[in-house]
Amino acid sequence: MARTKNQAHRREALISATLETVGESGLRSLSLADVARRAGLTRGAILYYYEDLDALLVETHRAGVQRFCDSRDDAIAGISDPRDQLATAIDEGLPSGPDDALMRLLYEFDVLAGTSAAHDEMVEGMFTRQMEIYRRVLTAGVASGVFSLTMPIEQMAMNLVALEDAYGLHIVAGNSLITVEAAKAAMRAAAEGLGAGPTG
Amino acid sequence: MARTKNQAHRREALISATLETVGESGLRSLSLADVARRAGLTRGAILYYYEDLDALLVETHRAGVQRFCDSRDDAIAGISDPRDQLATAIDEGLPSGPDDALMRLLYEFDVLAGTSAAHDEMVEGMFTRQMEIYRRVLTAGVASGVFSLTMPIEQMAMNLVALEDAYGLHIVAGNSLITVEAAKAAMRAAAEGLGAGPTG
Amino acid sequence: MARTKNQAHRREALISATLETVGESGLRSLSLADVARRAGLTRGAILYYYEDLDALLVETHRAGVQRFCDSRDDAIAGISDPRDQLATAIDEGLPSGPDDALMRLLYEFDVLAGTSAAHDEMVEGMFTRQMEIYRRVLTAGVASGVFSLTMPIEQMAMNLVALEDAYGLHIVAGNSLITVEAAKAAMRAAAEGLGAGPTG
Amino acid sequence: MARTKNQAHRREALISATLETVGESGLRSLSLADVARRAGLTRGAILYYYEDLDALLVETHRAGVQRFCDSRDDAIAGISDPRDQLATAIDEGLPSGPDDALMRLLYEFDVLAGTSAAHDEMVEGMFTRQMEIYRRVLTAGVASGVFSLTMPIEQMAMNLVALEDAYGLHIVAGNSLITVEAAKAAMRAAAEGLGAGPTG
DNA sequence: CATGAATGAGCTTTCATTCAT
DNA sequence: AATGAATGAAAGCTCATTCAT
Repeated sequence: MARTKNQAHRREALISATLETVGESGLRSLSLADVARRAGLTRGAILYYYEDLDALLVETHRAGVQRFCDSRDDAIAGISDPRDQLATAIDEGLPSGPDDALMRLLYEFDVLAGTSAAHDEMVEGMFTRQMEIYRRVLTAGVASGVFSLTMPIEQMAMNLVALEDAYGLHIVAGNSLITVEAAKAAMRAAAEGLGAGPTG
Repeated sequence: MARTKNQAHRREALISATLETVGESGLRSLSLADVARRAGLTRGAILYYYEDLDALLVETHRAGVQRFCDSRDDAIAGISDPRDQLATAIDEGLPSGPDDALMRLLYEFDVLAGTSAAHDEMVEGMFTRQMEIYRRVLTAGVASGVFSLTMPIEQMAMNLVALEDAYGLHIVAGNSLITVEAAKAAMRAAAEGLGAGPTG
Repeated sequence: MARTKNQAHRREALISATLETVGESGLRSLSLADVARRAGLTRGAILYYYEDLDALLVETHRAGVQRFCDSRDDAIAGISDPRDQLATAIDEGLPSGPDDALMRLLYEFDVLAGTSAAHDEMVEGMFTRQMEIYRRVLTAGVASGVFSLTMPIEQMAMNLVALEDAYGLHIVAGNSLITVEAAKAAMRAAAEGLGAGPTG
Repeated sequence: MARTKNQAHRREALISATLETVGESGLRSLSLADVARRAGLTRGAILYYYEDLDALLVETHRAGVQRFCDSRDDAIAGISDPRDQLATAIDEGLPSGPDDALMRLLYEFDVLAGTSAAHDEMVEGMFTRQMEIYRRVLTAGVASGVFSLTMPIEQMAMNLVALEDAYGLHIVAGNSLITVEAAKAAMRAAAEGLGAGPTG
């Protein structure tokens, strides 16, 4: 039991180290040595816990998606008005800034995908969870009559996810022409314009 | 003069080779050797023309942006109705499919780009040109009265660029949950819903 | 005593695991981890019982030689006619086929020898036991008058061992030009031609 | 041309270095670094000339077989009497001693060879050339009436190759119970006893 | 203008080994 | 008696880069 706990602990620590490292130097140049250094271990030790650098990356991504989506789910769960839910979903779905390590990992990972079936699955897993959130909020809003969408819920959800992804990516990539605030405002305006806002 | 011409010729050939290579195997694993092989030259020869693999990549990106944006400009230039212009802008702004080498390079580059100032500049350069296109079309539509937007032109353009980027990325990354057609439809629905469509 | 018994038991199990592993993947790539996996133990546990991977290998070889030679001794012990004894010695001395794990270990080991005095000793130990068998059979045949050799018994035995070794090696190495049957036939023909066969 | 010559020269040098290294420390522990050190180059340089450590090994084996078999062919070509040819074939077919680097490589390679098709082919290639030599000599002897074999030429040749292989292996492996001289004597005795010797 | 040769840093991965528990 | 944790050396290999020609 103590063993298992330690294992889990170490694995978490490694995931954190990976996250931090990617946040700092990017996914492309990520190396075992980098992660090891930050975790205060040797390369060998990492490979004791993970079969592969890839395996570590996959777990880190999984953990990242979970952390990202769960925290948003939680944030929304405490809100009753769909309009407030939507505002929160938008706010929580964007990176906090160019240094948001978690979001950076998530987005860089997505782009690097296509290399393997496992990767594709992961990317689609994240997409699916993003869709779910908006779908749920929109459905609630339509049901309660506060939203009257100009397009099917599914399409609307997809558009919101797309906006979220693009703005998230630009922010994380350091595009200085897009600020977090501007992105949020644009998403809110879009949502409202498409019928998911305070109805007259 | 002959020298210069040959130089230019070779450089173009190298850019083409780079583009093709990235289209085939992705940016992440791009190596001098790959490009050299495809160009029928040696690694050394590439470094004769370009300081660096990075330099070649930068030029290739520049050329890619130009090709992408110019061709869209051209497509729109021949159209008079802003509504048709917008439809064309949307259609031309998305990859033709997962194998669209040009778009793949553009998007992978944006995300993977090192964090050098030069890279940032390039990414922003592409963003600026994308903005310009939508800004121009929207401005024309508003001026002629066929569009009545629910938000400022600038914000609207940004949202369209964002949708374009996200869908483009998903398509290029091989996300099987998003088809080119679905992306186009979603973008058109969004544009229309936000006031950039056939006005009643 | 119970301890000792368990020890012996475990050691035998490890030897068996080693034998099986070598039979499957060859000696060259043998690793502690492979053996441990097959034995259902950890690497550490093996090193508890054996100083070294090498030590385990040595014991496995010793056990292999014993098993190989003892079984041949037994087979011959039940036969009275030296001609039949010789035929049996030949038959039992060759691998059953390319997948004969025991013989594979024995031969691969021999080739890898020369690394240490211990190795040399082992190889010679096997050679000595092979010699003994043929020497005994030949001596009996000469004594009883059924063999009339064209050369000294010692030289004849050595030649038979050599033939056995070479054919065994070729078979185990997967040489498709030599079948087990062809090898047996050739050895029998040689024995006979050299005077160790049915005398006219 | 100069280029090509240099290439060939370097490759030969690398093969020699490989041969020497194997002769000294065995095939099992052969590493790029060892060969590089002996050749006075870096590991990278070797990989410039050979795709792979394996590729270098394959070429070295090929060169070794050629050198071994060609020199024996040459030795025999100058002899007219089949009995002398056979004696020479036997003498030339055995290692000069435990330190015969070429023979050591050849034999270790045969046994240790991975189980790839390429390896199998090589091993069989050597076997085939060994067979040819004895087949040719025996055929000549039978034709001229100086040999009257007790078995088919093919079987006889195979037996001689087997003896050669086994004695070669034992010598190279450092088996102190078998000397080069004893091996030669035993092979000659066997050949003679089987009808390939001075006929009465 | 371009090549062929060679380097050397860096990478992932394998593995025997050590050691506290 | 045996494990789990961690190390560290060494391996093969990739690759951008340098340089004489």
